Amino acid sequence: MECLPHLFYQRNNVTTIARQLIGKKLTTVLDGHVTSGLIVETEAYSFKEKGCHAFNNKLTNRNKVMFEAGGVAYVYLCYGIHSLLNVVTGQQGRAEAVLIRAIQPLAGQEFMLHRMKLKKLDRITSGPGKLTKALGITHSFNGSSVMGPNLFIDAGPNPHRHKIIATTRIGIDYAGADALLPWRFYLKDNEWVSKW
DNA sequence: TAGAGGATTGAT
DNA sequence: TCAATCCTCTAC
Repeated sequence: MECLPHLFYQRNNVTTIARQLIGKKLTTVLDGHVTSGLIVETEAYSFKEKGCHAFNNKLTNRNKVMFEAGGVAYVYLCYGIHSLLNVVTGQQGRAEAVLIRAIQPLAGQEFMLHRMKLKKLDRITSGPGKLTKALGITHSFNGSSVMGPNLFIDAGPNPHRHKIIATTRIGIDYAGADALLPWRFYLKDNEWVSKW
């Protein structure tokens, strides 16, 4: 399966890309261990709104990866505990990214369980902090390409006919009116979505 | 340089 | 409802 190309990410429309990433396949290959899952939930973030780390084009040491050209990973530590994975989009200098919030496991489930120290697959990748742990994604991925060799996204199975719901994003009440933007996308009726 | 807070999660 | 946990950013 071929990776999505640079051009997919380097469009200046982050909500369109967030919607189109639903149903795609996210894979990591680490030390020969392949783990992958179907992306079932995303959120879009843009410099134009307060929910974004790079609101108003504010450049910091943490968010500088967001200003790179689309197609790289922006991974940061949340609440001191969880690594969250974003895919940077847009052209260079345009700070936009898509947060991957949930996946449905497709391959390497046994190794995901090992990483999570769990015995049941039950919803182990239903949340942004959980899927990164299951796939072995840490801060060391920050700035690395999502077109391989360790991390990549391809079209996945059944690329057509996904019913996608658009709704408000989670956990950004501090963003005021911007918290009401319908920039969260998920696959309808999918049990791996983090929250309905 | 100190202090506050966070794009979460799981247990109570 | 709340604690875990630590990096980042802001203010001084």
